Amino acid sequence: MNVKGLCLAILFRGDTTGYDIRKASSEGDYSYFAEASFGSIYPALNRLEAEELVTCRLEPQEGKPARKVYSITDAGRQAFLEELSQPPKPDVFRSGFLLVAIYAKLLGPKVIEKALDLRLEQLNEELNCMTECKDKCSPDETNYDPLIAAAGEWTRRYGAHVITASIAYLKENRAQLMAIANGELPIDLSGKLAV
Amino acid sequence: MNVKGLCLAILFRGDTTGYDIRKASSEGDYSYFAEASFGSIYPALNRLEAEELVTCRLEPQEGKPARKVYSITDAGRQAFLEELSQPPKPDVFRSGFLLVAIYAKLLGPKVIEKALDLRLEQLNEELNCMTECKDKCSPDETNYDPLIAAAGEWTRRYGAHVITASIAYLKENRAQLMAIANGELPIDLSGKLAV
DNA sequence: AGGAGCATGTAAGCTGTTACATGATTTC
DNA sequence: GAAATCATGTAACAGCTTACATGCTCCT
Repeated sequence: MNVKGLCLAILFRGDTTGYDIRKASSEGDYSYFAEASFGSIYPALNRLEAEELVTCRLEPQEGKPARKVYSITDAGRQAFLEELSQPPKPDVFRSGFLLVAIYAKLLGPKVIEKALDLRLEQLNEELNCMTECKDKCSPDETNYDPLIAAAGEWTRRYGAHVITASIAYLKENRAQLMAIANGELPIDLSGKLAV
Repeated sequence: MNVKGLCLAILFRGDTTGYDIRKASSEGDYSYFAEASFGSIYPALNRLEAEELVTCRLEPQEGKPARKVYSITDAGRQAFLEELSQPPKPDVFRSGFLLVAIYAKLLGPKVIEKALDLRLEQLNEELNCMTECKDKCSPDETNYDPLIAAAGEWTRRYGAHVITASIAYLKENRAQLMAIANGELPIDLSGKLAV
């Protein structure tokens, strides 16, 4: 999804600012859909306003620049749902960790150990985000809808299940990968891959 | 990883052409690390050659343009492993499916059904790639190394495990998501997220 | 006869990032 | 006193995709 779609998706659940859109996309939930920086979000919001898919109101603050709070319009909602109804692009998984793992022998135990720790840390953070940040994927309380909340809950449970499986496998098999990095051969290559 | 790194990664396991690098990155294994089109691969290979990280030999063919077969140099190997030794960027997962799932109620059962089927199909394809395309992540037979093959095997087993967990969850819980899309409420929202 | 696959390459254009500019407030 | 957070925005640049150009072979 592009930055415009990302903004609409986040505005769908409630009014917010460009600043907070960036936070949701790079740190919070919604980091599973797209990531964007200020340099792309602010221009995108201006374009969306010109196309009347969002509106904007100024909220002055003391000492800080006025917050520009955006709201999605009906046309915006419609455009967003229409885009979502198209067959989605295949999900994307890009793993720096897997690439490092493939070259375990050449990179050596120090690099592999660090990569394993980092990946486990990242997975635990993601799991936290899934289990603790409840309701972040559902709209704010003013327009709470139990069905939309349920869909968010379903999605988080799904994510949590996959992440948990990933963590478990990593913990159980990290010794094997470390052995390879150390120049030992712990895996029987003759057998079929047993899932 | 950028296109140059992708080319080096693929050339690391054996000589090949720009055409085949694109195939490996968009269809085969290595699609887990980066994807690239001809428009970026060919210029990248030229730049790599200018930097003497790869060499190139022409293999004439009848009726077709001569294949430009690239080989990685020692400097290329060194540059690649050095890049890999840096702390890797966090793994990225971008899911069009999860986004659709969150808006299940608003998109309706038809869209959700199609998205579920598509996602399951994609996951099964990925699993196939993991289990059937054995040895694709290891170098060709001329410079076979059991430790490098073992690392590839470890990586594929890891991938297969996670994909299997994902498929199992989707199959078990698709009825729940369909219920939400149909306007029913099958999930107890009062309880904590149970993994 | 038409389309897919093989094989390379260029040019225009889109999208997004990085770095900068501004400036007050809060935290260490 | 320095750094982080809040809050917006612009300009230069990097990187990549899309579309095109070329042309032969194999399959249906």
